[in-house]
Amino acid sequence: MGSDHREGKQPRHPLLVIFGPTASGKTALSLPIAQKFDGEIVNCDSVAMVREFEIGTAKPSAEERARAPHHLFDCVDPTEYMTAGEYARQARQVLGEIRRRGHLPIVVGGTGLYLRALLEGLFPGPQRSEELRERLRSSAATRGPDHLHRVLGRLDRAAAKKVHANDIPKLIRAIEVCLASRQKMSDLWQQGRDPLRGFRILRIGLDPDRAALYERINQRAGVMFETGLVEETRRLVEKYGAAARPLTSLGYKQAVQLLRGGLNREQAVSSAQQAHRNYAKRQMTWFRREPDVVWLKGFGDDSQIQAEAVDRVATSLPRIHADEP
RNA sequence: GGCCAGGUAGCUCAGGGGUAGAGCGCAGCCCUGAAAAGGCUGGCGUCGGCGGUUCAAUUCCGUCCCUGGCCA
Repeated sequence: MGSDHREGKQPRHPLLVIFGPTASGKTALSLPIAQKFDGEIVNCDSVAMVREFEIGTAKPSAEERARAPHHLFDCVDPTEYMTAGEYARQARQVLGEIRRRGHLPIVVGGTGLYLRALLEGLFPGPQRSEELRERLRSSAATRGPDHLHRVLGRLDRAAAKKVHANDIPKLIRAIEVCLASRQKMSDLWQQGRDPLRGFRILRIGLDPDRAALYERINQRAGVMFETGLVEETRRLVEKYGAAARPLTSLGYKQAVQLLRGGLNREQAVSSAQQAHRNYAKRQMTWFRREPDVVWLKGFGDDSQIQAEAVDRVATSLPRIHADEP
């Protein structure tokens, strides 16, 4: 009976993943599916994990969360930070628990790196070191823009070829990996990733018309300002100051600029809208590379799209469940 | 009506006798523990219209139109 489970001892459990650009209706799509298939939602939006960041993150409301169990929302303190590796660990644990309950895990979100870390894993690298990063950042500031790239070239020539000299965050990470592990990052890459095992994954991607999406983003970003984003930001600034890192994220960044007087309200709103649009575009570039995606060309709150999605899940579930005892 | 400053890429503007650039937008792409971050690539567009000077004008001259400011 278990003869075809040669890879793992556990039968493979279904896993639904819903992604798409910001404002494409991921939440709206996830709820009816969760209700129909005994699903539990697992968040994959980096900033939605942070407590007290509410209006700018478009987290599901209390009523929405009442419709199905939700996980990995509000699990990070505003002054802490999440990382892709930490996310993958936590999410995998949650996935295991949902499987034990016999429910359908539904990963929902738009943070491409976290999703990849969860599904495909990361290379076995060291965690980050704030002190080292601070040193690298300041030496980059004083010694010029090419400095970090030269440093990486000395530590790991192959890695330096893959990271552009202007891409400071990636240069810093690569140098950090080399120094902390005393190995070349390119060698660590050779060791491969640690992909998620034991699940059969169904990926549903939302791909709404670009112009309509931008329209919706503009609208939603405007509403965030109308419904208290600036006030929420003011409270966060007073309580945490710069220690709350997500204050630099979409919408919050512009609200901070407004509070400091660098932008007037109209400028802040349009700057936030712009930032959201740019982000949505980058998200789509990322998601297009995902393998085996069922693409739905519309918004997740569209009832036709929902019906289509339910249909796709329903038809793949029997096959998915075939492995179960 | 007069004077002045302008009319150059979707937007904001730089430039200048040999048919033109930047930033942003837009589009495509990259991404291995800050990722709602960061980075890469892509620019022929009647250089406001019409005349003139010139081997050659978007660049000089004239004229007209439009915009802004000042003066009547």
